[in-house]
This record gives sequence, structure tokens and C-alpha cells, in this order.
Amino acid sequence: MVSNSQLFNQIQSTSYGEHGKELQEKKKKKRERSPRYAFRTRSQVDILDDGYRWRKYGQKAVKNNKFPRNYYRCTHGGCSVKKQVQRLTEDEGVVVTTYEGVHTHPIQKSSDNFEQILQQLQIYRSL
DNA sequence: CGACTTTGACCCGCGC
DNA sequence: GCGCGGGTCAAAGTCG
Repeated sequence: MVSNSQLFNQIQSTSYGEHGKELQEKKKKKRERSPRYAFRTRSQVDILDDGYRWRKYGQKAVKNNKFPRNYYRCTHGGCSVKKQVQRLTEDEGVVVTTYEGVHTHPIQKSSDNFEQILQQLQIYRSL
């Protein structure tokens, strides 16, 4: 059994190895706090309940994907964590969830989905 | 009644 | 300077 905080630590160990590094360095001059952690999940629903509350603040269509991308934000006081959910065009059943920022609060609800999501994350790390 | 979605508009960085 | 792609805002509407 692993605790939620430990699982979240594992999220934080997953760094974004793509062009995000360049982007992060660029943003470092402006904003130092914007770590990004991404993982893929097999799900038919965009909204994965990971124990936090998310408020949707945008929806944009990306050129390479025929599915729109959803933007969520953590609805806690002072918690400015962002989340980005995108479905793959080639695989409708696969969604890419990108977390931006760090949660300072503990999990509000006890959700079994969270553990499952973290398991998916570990799968992503193996890729 | 309050919290959250929806949806178009706006903004910003970049390449031509 | 303009158009494009991507990210965010904010007003109105919806649901419990």
C-alpha cells in the first residue's frame, strides 16, 4: 500500500522530457513555478476524478487532433494548479493528461480512481 | 442560491 | 504587419 502523498511524489518525479524543457527555461525568467507532469490514461471520459476539484476554464481545438483540448483549474483557495486533458485522434480511448503546478493541499476526497490513475502514470513512465 | 460549464472573444508569441 | 496556433477570460446559462 502506498500513500497518496507518495504517489504524488512519483508524479513529481516524472519530468517532461520533450520541448517542454526549452519552454520551462524560457518561463523561468518570468515565472519560476510551473512544473509540468504528463501521463496517458485509457479512459472514455475526460474528467478523471483524482481527488481534487477541477473547474473547466477553456476548450480549444488543436490542429493536429480533431478532438478539442480541455483546460481545467484547481478550485482551491490559492491553489493555482492547472490541468490539461487531450484526447488522441488516432486512439479515442487514450487521453493525455498534463498537470501544471504543484498541489499544496492534501486530497479532499478519498477516490479509488486516484490510485488507478497513478497506476496509469507508472505505465507512462515505462514508455 | 451557489458552484460549475459553456462558448466566443481576446491576447500573446512567433514565423513569414 | 499580419495571420496562425495556442492559452485564458468572462458573461450567460445550467444543475443540484
